[in-house]
Amino acid sequence: MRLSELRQKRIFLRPSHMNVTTLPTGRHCRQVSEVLNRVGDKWSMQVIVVLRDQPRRFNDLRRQVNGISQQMLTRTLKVLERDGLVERTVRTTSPPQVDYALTPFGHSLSEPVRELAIWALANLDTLYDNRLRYDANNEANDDTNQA
Amino acid sequence: MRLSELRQKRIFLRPSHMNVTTLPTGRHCRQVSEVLNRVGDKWSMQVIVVLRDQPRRFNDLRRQVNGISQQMLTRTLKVLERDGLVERTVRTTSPPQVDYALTPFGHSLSEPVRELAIWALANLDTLYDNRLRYDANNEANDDTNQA
DNA sequence: CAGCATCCTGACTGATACTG
DNA sequence: CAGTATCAGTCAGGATGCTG
Repeated sequence: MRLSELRQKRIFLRPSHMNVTTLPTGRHCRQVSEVLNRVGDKWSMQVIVVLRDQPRRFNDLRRQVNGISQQMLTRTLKVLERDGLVERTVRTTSPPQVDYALTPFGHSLSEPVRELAIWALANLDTLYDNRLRYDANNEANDDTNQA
Repeated sequence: MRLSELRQKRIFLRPSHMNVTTLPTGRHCRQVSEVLNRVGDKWSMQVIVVLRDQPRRFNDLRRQVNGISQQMLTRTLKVLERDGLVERTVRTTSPPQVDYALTPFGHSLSEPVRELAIWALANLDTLYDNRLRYDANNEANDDTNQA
């Protein structure tokens, strides 16, 4: 187990029926950061997105999520299951068979993630351009500094 | 420098003028993951949110972002600046003074992040409840297994 | 097929000391 | 004030081998 300790066992944050009309600031950020760290890791998002289409078995899932190791898929799925985002169904057939599917809770998360995904697809090239420009300027400055 | 290598110097992904009507799948995930990893680290989000209110100076910013070390604030700001999300303005006064502000690009990112933030605030308690229930079941199973 | 246990590398992060 | 440099600890993640 572990994986980021899997902690926060006893932590209850403020109730959800609060006003959320503006972008949260201050201590709210920690809660948002929590979710971002949760879904922002290397694999969770991809697993969620793949499962959004349809339930899948373990190795099927593994083939869909390109580059994931067997261990990390196991870990990721376990955490997602712990958080109630993914449901695990074991069929006791001759070769054991396990199905993974998004829960309604998981689907609800996939919506705001979708918003971010749209931003990403629309602006990632701009972001890379910015990096190139920044690096170009930096190298130029380095050159002039060395000259 | 470095910080996740600060690489991807030569990477050009597919153009942004693609159809984005459904939740992206497959290889698109990598791009989304890229953004999530970008904004999903421990501090970037909080810095963006704090700067969303108003521009701030270095130590002012540091006081707003609770718990961040001076080094990590420096690093985070540098990466955000590199990505064109934050603008750095140096005033050559007697004690040097540096202002940080969100660029329009940064503001555009803060919108989808806001969607996720709203989800987080509304559902984080559910998520923790799910964890508690999962852990409770697990411990119960452990007990029965040991008995 | 599905999953656990172990070892190992590297990235993130903090703490501390030092510079212009 | 606004950083840079260095040391050190923790942890995500990959690779491999083994179980039921």
